[in-house]
Amino acid sequence: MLKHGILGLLNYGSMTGYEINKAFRDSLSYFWNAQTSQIYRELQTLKKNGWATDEVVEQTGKPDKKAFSITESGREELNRWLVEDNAEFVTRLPVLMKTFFRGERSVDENIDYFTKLSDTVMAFLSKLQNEPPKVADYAKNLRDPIDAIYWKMTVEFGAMYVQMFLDWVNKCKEELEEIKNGNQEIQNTADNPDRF
Amino acid sequence: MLKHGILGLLNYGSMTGYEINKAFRDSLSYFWNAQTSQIYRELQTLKKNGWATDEVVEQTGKPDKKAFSITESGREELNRWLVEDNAEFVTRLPVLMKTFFRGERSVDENIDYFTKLSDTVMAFLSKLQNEPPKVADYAKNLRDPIDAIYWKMTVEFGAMYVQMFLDWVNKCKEELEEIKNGNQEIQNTADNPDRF
DNA sequence: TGGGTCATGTAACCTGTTACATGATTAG
DNA sequence: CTAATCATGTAACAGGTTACATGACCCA
Repeated sequence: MLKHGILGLLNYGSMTGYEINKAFRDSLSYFWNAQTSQIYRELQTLKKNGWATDEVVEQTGKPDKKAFSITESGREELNRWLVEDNAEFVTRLPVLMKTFFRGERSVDENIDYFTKLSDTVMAFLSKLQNEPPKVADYAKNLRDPIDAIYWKMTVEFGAMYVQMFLDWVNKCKEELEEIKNGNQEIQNTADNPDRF
Repeated sequence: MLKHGILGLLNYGSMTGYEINKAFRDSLSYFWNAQTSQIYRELQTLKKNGWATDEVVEQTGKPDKKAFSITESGREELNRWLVEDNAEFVTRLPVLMKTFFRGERSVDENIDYFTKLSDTVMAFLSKLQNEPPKVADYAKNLRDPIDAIYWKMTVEFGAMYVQMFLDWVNKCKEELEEIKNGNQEIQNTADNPDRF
């Protein structure tokens, strides 16, 4: 999977592992966290598959770097992947797994759990709003302005997702607070489990 | 990760691999897809770690089964995991990676891409609305009614997520349709990349 | 006799994470 | 002198996917 992300970046132009790493952090982190070590490993795989070539570039005042370029075969692979249909939109979410089993802990502790989560998400949201995504910088110097449309879509997804997540967390928290304040919802739910 | 999900289920009562598999499909599929083979493998790991024990149960009219039970040490591990803080709410989403690089394909093809996605998500949504999640069935015969609150939260997350996803897909599709109809947005975005 | 459900797995592979490892240059 | 940035990796392990493999019973 990461392979195709790297291939997609190389398709915009030659890049070093270091630059790819930065691109992931700056622009793709809304939906993909790439480990530096994995990036360097996948670059070797791309080369082995004939999807990319590398070239050492000597620099003055900086360490040498290794620039990777996509090959014709790599471009074909990228397109094969883009066209292949595969509409998975549900992924593994550890945070939901932990929520599912929270009946094992006390209501008070779980209120804390959601409060902490809410704080984390809010911090993320305000960071999003204060420092706009760096994809914009890339938009300037790349071949085709149409690319920016799709980049913007993923950023938009990030914003919508985070907002929805925050709404959900707050809703959960409120529900627990109601239960704590002696509301009868627990019993009702137990009596009529079909309601959800 | 799956380990803890299985541990959480065993904590409700003894279960076989087959039953755990069904539970994942019925109730945890909103945020976790577990492979049958992985479930059986992880059960062996739980046993090896002393977190669960197994017992062969002979049945008449059905094949023998192997019931797994959580141990005290397994319950400790479950609680250690539940308490450990870890607030990752962003995960890898292949569908977003594919969207990011869609500049490589034509606008028309990408309209198709979002149309297909939208159909898939709508089908999922209507399935959700027509056949309510089976977690309800489990709610009846399990020890503590409070558990159902947390199960309901994850189902609620699923509903909110799918709805948000659908909104996003439709928004993307509309944006592309506007571009197709000669709207100037592409140029504007290219001139003022800071706008997003 | 054919499809569905019950029931359990192995092997190989691919993908991702964590920990470790090194070293140059530049700006303050 | 020290922190930040530039730059590239390896090794071991953990977690997840795909393909394969088997067989009983029940109902129509």
